[in-house]
Amino acid sequence: MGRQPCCDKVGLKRGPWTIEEDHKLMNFILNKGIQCWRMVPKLAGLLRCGKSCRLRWINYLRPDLKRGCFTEMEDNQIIQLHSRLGNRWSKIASHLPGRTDNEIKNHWNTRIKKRLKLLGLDPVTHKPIEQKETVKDASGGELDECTSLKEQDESWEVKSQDHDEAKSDLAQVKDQKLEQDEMKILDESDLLKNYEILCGSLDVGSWINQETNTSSSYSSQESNNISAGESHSIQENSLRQWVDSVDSFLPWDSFSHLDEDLFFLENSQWISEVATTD
DNA sequence: AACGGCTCCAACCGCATTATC
DNA sequence: CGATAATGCGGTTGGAGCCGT
Repeated sequence: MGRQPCCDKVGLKRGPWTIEEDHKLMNFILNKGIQCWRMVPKLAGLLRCGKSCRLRWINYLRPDLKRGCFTEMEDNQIIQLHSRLGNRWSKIASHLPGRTDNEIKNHWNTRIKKRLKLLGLDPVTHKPIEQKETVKDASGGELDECTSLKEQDESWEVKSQDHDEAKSDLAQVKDQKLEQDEMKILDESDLLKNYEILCGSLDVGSWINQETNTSSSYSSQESNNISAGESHSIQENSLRQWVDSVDSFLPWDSFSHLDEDLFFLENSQWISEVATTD
């Protein structure tokens, strides 16, 4: 006897989510929290399965998501992590604040993989592709793809020489710590940090401050001083107001201009991570 | 302008893992 | 401790949009 499907698919909606559905789901989660994904669609009045709701929340609606292009630093991080962890996208994502496993997976499959091939590296093993395959690539069907990518990846290629040298060192340095679960805790606080910056840049921090009477409601330092329940409650209230305040049709891409700020933040984070390992 | 091929990414599917009874 | 339910995860797909012809 096989497993039962996760949900009764009869009468359930599939495909892209509408803004109305997004609002329903977001409002429900911010009001009630997530107790049981299976019950979420029923209680939120959505004709979706719980799995779909979970995915939508995790990959798109979560307020702490960083959207927009991946920075080169992030690319490098992904490559490093992938060389160590393989296709364990969720593990990789846990080291990249604001990025989802799905997003990283897509990014890997659509961009990084090609770039590694272009650089003569096997995306699976991260080792140089054998000469035979390289020749084939150079003369075969993938030549066009490489050629078309060549221009846009030139800088990447040049930098990769330095990157390759640094790669082994960094890989060694990060070897042990990647396996440590404490990293998750650090990353979670980074998520909150990023979100705080996000709010600050959007000037929505002011109303958060008004609400919580603190300018660091989302900092890890502050959250250490309050119970998990209180923290959760404060976050929910603030997030709820944030969502309410954002225009329904405001595209999330509007946040992309913040990438630069977050890039610097992550640079320093990455460097400090490596430094603390030493 | 129309068409076809390609890219990218949101969403789905099914298996694995974890939690609960 | 086994059975079942719930959740998590990674592979895959569908389709919208882009681009070249």
